[in-house]
Amino acid sequence: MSIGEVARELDLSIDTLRYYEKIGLVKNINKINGKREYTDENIKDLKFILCMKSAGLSLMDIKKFLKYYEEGNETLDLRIDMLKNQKIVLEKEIKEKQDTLDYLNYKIDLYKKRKGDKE
Amino acid sequence: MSIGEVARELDLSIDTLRYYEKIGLVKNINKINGKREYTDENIKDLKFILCMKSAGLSLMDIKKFLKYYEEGNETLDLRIDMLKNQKIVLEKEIKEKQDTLDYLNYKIDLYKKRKGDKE
DNA sequence: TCTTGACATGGAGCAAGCTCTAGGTTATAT
DNA sequence: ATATAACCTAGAGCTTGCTCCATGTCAAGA
Repeated sequence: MSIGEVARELDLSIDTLRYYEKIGLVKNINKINGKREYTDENIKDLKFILCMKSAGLSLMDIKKFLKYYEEGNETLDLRIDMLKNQKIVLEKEIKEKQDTLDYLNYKIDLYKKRKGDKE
Repeated sequence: MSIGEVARELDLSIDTLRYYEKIGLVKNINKINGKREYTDENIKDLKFILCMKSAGLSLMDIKKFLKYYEEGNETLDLRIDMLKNQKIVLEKEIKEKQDTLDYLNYKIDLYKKRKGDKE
């Protein structure tokens, strides 16, 4: 798959894909005639990166995460722990966002009520 | 309240407090002998700003919101719209994080199953 | 053959949100 | 009287995560 195809598929810019490679976030991308050819494995890695990104991790944190992943080759337990830790982080973030959402709802209600009073 | 006290109280840096003032986000801060003296009103404003920030609004959006606030009741609808838009953003983020959480659970299950096979 | 389009590179530029620096003032404690 | 701490200003610098630019290569179609 060419870089343009991947960009379209994953809804990223070509520049972003090259940037991710430049900072060492995505690795092992083959080049044919100097042009990048993304394998299914590369795509899988990218999807994982996007997933982690949507969880609110910085690119550097994702990179660290992937490094641990590589290092954890022998032990499934380590990987399970990492995923579980990530799960805890995510759950905390979801809760925080939910709280903020509640606050917004409260504020919106307040405004609406006030609007009603004035009418 | 001095700037240092406010910084400690709200867990912000002194530089951040001055920065917020510089960009016009916080206003009406008195100076005694050239030194800032924050009133309860100033603190209230700052707390509100932090609240909006935690809802994911940019500083410029918060500034816009406060401007509407100053303009009074005519802008109630505009403010409600802003909050509602932010609500949509937040809801989308929560959904994304929930999806990621599901993915992590799936991954963890996968690893556990594999571990079970080996044992 | 010439043009077009998709790719390549290195490096600059950008927006947000701080953070730090240099140099100066002021209040208080010793 | 002087040292220290907490403040002041203007403005430069930093980090993240892209995004854009200039310039160049390469394969395929008219």
